[in-house]
Amino acid sequence: MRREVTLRDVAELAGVSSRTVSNVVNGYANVTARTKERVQRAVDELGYRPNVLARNLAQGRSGQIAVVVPYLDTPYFAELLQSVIRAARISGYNVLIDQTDGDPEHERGFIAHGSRRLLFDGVIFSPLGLDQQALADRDPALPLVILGERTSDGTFDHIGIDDVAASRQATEHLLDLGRRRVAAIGDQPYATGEAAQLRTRGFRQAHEGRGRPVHEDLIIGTPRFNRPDGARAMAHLLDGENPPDAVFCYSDLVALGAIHAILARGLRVPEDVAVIGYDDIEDGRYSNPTVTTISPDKEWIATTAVERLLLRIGSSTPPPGLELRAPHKLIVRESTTGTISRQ
Amino acid sequence: MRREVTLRDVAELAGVSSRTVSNVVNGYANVTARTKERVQRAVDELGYRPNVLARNLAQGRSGQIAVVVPYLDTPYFAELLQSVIRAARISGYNVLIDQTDGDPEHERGFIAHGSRRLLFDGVIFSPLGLDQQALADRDPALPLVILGERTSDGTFDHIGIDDVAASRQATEHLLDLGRRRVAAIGDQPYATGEAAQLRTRGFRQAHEGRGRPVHEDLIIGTPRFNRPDGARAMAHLLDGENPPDAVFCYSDLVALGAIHAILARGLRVPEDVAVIGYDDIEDGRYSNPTVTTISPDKEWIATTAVERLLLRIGSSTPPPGLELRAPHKLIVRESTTGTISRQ
DNA sequence: ATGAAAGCGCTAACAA
DNA sequence: TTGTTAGCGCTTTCAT
Repeated sequence: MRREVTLRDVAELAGVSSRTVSNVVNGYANVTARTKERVQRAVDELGYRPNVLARNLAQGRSGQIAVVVPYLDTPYFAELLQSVIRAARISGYNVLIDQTDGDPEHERGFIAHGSRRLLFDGVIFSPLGLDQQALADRDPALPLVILGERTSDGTFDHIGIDDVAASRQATEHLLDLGRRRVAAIGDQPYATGEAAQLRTRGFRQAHEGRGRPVHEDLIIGTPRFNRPDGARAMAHLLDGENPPDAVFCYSDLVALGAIHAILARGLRVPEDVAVIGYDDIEDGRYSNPTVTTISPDKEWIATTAVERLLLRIGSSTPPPGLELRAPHKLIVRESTTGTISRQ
Repeated sequence: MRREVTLRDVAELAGVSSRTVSNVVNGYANVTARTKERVQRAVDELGYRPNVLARNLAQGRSGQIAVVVPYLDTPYFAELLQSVIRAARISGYNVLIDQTDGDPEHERGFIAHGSRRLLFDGVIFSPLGLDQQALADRDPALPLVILGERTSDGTFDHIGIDDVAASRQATEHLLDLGRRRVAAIGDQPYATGEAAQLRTRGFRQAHEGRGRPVHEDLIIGTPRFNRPDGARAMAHLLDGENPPDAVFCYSDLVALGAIHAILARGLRVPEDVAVIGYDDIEDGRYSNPTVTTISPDKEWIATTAVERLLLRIGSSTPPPGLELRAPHKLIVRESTTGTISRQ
């Protein structure tokens, strides 16, 4: 294979120094129109294209950001990633994606001072297996933006919706429909289950606010927020002594699984059991019945995450870590109000 | 910020040359147990970690592969990517992901001899906007594996299922249920629609094989294979003079959209219209009704793609381009046979 | 505005 | 088995 065309080759042909070629290629100032044109011609003639690897080494940066999520095939993340990639591309960044399966070791590897560290200039991270403590114990020089429920300790930005408020709102919606035995599927009463716990808190607040008792036996935990877990939990509830007449699910996938389980028993949604989800993924807009849900502004989350991360990457002195609240809203569909609301 | 620990620092402390340290760090042979240990101690003491960027430049490779798909939020791709990432990681490769939105220019940029070229050592590519010709016109040195329907020209590997056979099988299933007016949603009668055309061919073959006439007015094109397009096409069919009693959809998303449209009119699935999809995404296993579908072996596709790509990357003389057929099977669910088959 | 030259940190060909 | 050293191709400080 013949040698690649280098900057020096171009410089030689154009009769200038490599410094000047570099200036032209990178669009820096201080180049006469004449030299610029001469260089440009040489570039075209030789078919020169810069070697990214060399540039990376010289600059000490990779031009990549990493986005680390627990599961890629979760529609919520897939939809979010889509927007992140777009936003990053606009700023000239490539996106390295990895999924961790929620494995703490794997997650740690991404924020630790490891050998992969230089592969990306910053990380947008949605942790699942790492608690607050493990998060704090990381490469302090790594620009980091956290998605989901972890509180910022001031050294990174955190972006999420107000989970407590959103969950309260969701639960109130069910209570206001006159439902009396409202269940919750998705609680995770352990260190890494912060997000779930916030939702459970909102669930309780709604009951308090409406002066209704919380049915503790109707709060069900699930290891993950996916369809199978949702179906399993719902089946369990329906097998119980006093099955619920409404369910607040901690994700739309859980809701879809739950609905599947309800219908499988010949019961109706929402007549027998009303179901509300969380995330507003596209599935819920086309399912039968369509799913009432809490809709976070994913576009806002994605663009803000990229924006904040690039700002961090570009700053010599790290900006203070912010707590950012993304907008959200309740979207009412058939799974709580029936076909009446069909548009 | 204090200087990073380099290979030389380690060498100095251990009293050996940097060459030896490099050998130890990379696990090469030819190192005495004693020197090895001495070096290792120095590494630990200084907290040395290799600079990937420098290594990349020196080796002329990036240790990354790119996976390029049209849409990240399509469950089929999300599920596939999941397996690709796992397989790549096992071999020590990072995965750079990008979506092209099917934009031909963008797609070309990934296989062209551009400046990003060195960012990845090879590409797994699912083209949408590029036809066969545009594919051939690329950086010949780029190791490439193509997914989906494009025939290999011998310079890259191509992996896909037998679309014609699978589509024939799907259509036969509908005909064998006694359906007479079988529609097809998803045809794309233009250069970049090869995959769709193969499916249409299988659709026709099934009719021929069963001695039934094809209803040309029931073959509907869609720009994309997503829920909205499926719903729209189905609505169009139902508005027609002779609505179908069965539909072969070119993806599960199309099927889910179609089912949505059918139910929205108060019709029943499968009693009034039987629906079959393609891809076997998780959505179809939990939807109501569950979706009969063609299930390609995604794990096989992903691991084979990575395997073939790495083989290409590792070969000085490129191996011949293979046509690889992934296994597939028909999975019968409620959308064609009703709740009878419910398990 | 442009040139000369010293790195960036690692790998690997060549020697010893 | 280990050391020496010349790159890899670009960026960037310091001169001019």
